[in-house]
Amino acid sequence: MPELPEVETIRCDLYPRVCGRAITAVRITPDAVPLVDGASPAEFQRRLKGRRIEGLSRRGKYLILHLSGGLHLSGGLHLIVHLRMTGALLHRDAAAPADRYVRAVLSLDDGTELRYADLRKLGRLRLVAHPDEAVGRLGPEPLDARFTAARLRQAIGRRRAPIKAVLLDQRALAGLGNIYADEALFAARIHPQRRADTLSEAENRRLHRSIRRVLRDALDNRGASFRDYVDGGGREGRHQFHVKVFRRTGQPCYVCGAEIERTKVGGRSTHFCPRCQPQEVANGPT
DNA sequence: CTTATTCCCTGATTGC
DNA sequence: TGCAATCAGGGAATAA
Repeated sequence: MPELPEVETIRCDLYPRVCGRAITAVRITPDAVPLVDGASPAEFQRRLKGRRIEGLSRRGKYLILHLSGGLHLSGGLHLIVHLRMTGALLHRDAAAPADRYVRAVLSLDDGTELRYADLRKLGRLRLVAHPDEAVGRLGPEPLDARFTAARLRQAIGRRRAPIKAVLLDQRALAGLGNIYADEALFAARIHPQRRADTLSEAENRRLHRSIRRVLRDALDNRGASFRDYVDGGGREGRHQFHVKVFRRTGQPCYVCGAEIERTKVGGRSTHFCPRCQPQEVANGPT
């Protein structure tokens, strides 16, 4: 499940390989129709062919390919890719062995290709004139220098939902998914069910630091491959070996030895340490 | 504005 | 051992 660290790893892999390349051909398999948002596959192909990839950026969990106008193509265009659960964007030689579940292929002018693979077909490919059409409503980037503890407090606002639900809300904060929401709350020693608007100033600061630390560490490990995630070269990440609570139900907490528990918050499976992340706020000043 | 629920999709896992 | 039901979860859509 690609979240911010996974998508950023893919972006770093692909950036030097695809920037400057022109798209010479586009192929979309018939079963990929629902993946192509807002345009027919034929229209999608026609609008992409001949464009040059001028840049590759990331916003939250979205990858953005910045495309040029070709010789007789006018106006900027952006290909927005969201991998959702099982999407992958693979850069391969055109002659490389087939990958499973490939739904779309962009052939490039150096004999390589970008393959979009997606087992469950939950991902989305979308062409827009301005990236904000797709990512304009996203909250702040947690690894941006401008993301301070005050900005986190602002993102939480007066929301009364469980803090984990707010962390998963991309309009509050961009890029966290189920893995890193659980990991950040554990690192901050905050129960996932805590009502978001009741966090103390100290808890808010801990959560801010924890979110950034957890995402940084995951990025250093090239993302977490629990099931389907692979990077831009088809390789797995290593961060699944470093998580503290995610999918560790029944195993001992590395900090206190208590059994990691699993519940549901906002319809998502949620993992936490009942001793390190107590439901009740401790009495007294901290 | 808020929060909760359903749906999409298919391979892996669980239950009987 | 087999087969059906359930689970996984990001985000859009919908309901309240």
